[in-house]
Amino acid sequence: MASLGRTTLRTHRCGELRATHAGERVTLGGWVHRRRDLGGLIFVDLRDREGLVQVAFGPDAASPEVLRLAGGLTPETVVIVEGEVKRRPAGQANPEMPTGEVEVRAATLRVVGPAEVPVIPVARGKGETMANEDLRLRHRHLDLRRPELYRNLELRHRLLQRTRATLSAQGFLELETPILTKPTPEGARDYLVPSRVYPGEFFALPQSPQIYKQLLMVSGYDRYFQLARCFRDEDLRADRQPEFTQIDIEASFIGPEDIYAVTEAVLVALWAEAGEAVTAPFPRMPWREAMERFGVDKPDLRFGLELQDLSARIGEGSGEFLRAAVGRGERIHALVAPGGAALSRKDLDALTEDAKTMRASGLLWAKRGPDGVTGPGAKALGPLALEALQLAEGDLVLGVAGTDAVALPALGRVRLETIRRLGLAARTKHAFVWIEQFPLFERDPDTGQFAPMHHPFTAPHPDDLGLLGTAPERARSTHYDSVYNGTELGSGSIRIVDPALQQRVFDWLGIVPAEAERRFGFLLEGLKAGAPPHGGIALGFDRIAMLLAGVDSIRDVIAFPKTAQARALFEGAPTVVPQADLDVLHLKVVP
RNA sequence: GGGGCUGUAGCUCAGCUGGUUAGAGCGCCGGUCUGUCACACCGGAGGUCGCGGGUUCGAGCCCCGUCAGCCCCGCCA
Repeated sequence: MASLGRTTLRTHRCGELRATHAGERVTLGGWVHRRRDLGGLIFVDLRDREGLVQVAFGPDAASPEVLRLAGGLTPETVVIVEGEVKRRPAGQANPEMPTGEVEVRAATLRVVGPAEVPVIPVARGKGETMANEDLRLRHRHLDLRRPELYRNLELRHRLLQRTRATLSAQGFLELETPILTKPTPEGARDYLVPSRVYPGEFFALPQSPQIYKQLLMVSGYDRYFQLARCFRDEDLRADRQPEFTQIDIEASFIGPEDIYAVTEAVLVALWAEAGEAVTAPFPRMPWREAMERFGVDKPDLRFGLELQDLSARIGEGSGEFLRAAVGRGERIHALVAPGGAALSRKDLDALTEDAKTMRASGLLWAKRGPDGVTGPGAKALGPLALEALQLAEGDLVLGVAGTDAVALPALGRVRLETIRRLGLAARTKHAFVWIEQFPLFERDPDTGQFAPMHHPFTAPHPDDLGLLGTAPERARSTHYDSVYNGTELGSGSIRIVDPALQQRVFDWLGIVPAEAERRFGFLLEGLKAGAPPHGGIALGFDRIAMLLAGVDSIRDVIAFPKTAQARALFEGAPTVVPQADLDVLHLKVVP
């Protein structure tokens, strides 16, 4: 069978050769990964995107001229080699290489792409560390030659194709929406693009195709998806880039269950593509429950260590400050870490710092040892609370007092750090969960102003429509999140289609009709034109690729990523531009 | 916007309490070597200690500022 890698200049890719190719004459093109020069015999590991193969240069097959040339090959030089695939001599196979049973006995050698000595190494031996990431990003053309990145980006490709195939098979249309769009001054900061034709006017790059996809529903394209590039000018994290790809889905005449089913089909397919068998449907959990039990809206259900409310057990014999907190209406939450008594004072100090970065006033802790419960938290919690915890010997209890808005997330963070520090084993490998019934609004802690928890087009929960007039802060929404192993994969909702309801929501958000018209007029007009019930979801594709590639940084699944400060080190962007270019755009830079 | 960590040879790092000529491994250059696969062995070259200022008899080390990278909080409808 002809190789998929066959071209006019080569017959195979390096990494595809196997024992079945023995006896074939092949021509390979690749990069010199490493050279081992034994004098009379020279081995070159030749690399391409498929992998490595050992090329042997010896006097039996190669001329003295070829041997001399091979002896001078430097790393990362591109060569074209022609020779015979042979099984390696007995005992010389390399079981660590997929191509390790064979080697190519080179007859001819042509240097087609000489290379300077690379500033960062591409080939890396066992136990050798990589260059620092800033150097790897600056010389990304070299870093991208690493087998790990070939593997990651090939996986990314397959995930993209699998997404398309899965959604197409369910009748979804892949429709593209504009990259040059209208600025939307709420939400994330926009990347702006100045208009040359209209002085002083700007496009924005889309934060997401949200409004466009809703308009497609209005227009009857009842199943839409897009592998959408999105842009947000916000500060970054290990799993956030200023430009990213989301699997954007929207459908009409649906309820949440329909979106769950489609999403589950996509995720099951993507996990299968990565060799992981997972099953749908995924469990559901109300947002309130996730916060109460795990202290986050994206709980990692692979582990226990659930939060407990000890407030009712604070009283006689408890510390004064805890009793005062309860008296103020605050709550005391705690979690028990089995075997957590093994944590050192240093670990506990670090956990306390974690709680404090989440704005908790401190972290209570106590250990149950052979001689009873010890530690500063023991006295503070008091006998009733300790009794309720039912500590076994070796257990650690960690507690935080405060308002739910502070104490729950703080203890949630402590929970994850405790799991990490104890190296606790996961109960399951894959823990998907849908989080639903989010609050419709959240209050800005400073101004008291309502803000949408998701976005202003999220429909209220049908059971809570009555609350909109009486207690909007208690109203739940149709917003749902897809969560996997403590990571948010994506979020979505059923959208508001009733213009009057939409205006009521805007009212609560402090958006007057004129402002709504200015910002979202084209959507509101659409809703008045006959809008079907619709909703959808957006899944963070890069994050999914990161998880399935088993890497810790989103930058490892993106060919040309930006740094945490939103710079492109490889291209050197952003950059200053000549004044003449600014003049054309009617721009002046104010220092 | 805030906090933490990092920056010394091409790469990864060490460099003690501020003290003479800043080290190691890998890589690179030269040499030996026919079964290596992080080849081995012999020899050699290679430094703006991120940058700027300060303290000091003396700074890689201390102080201030600044730049860059990573991580976190805020932020990310």
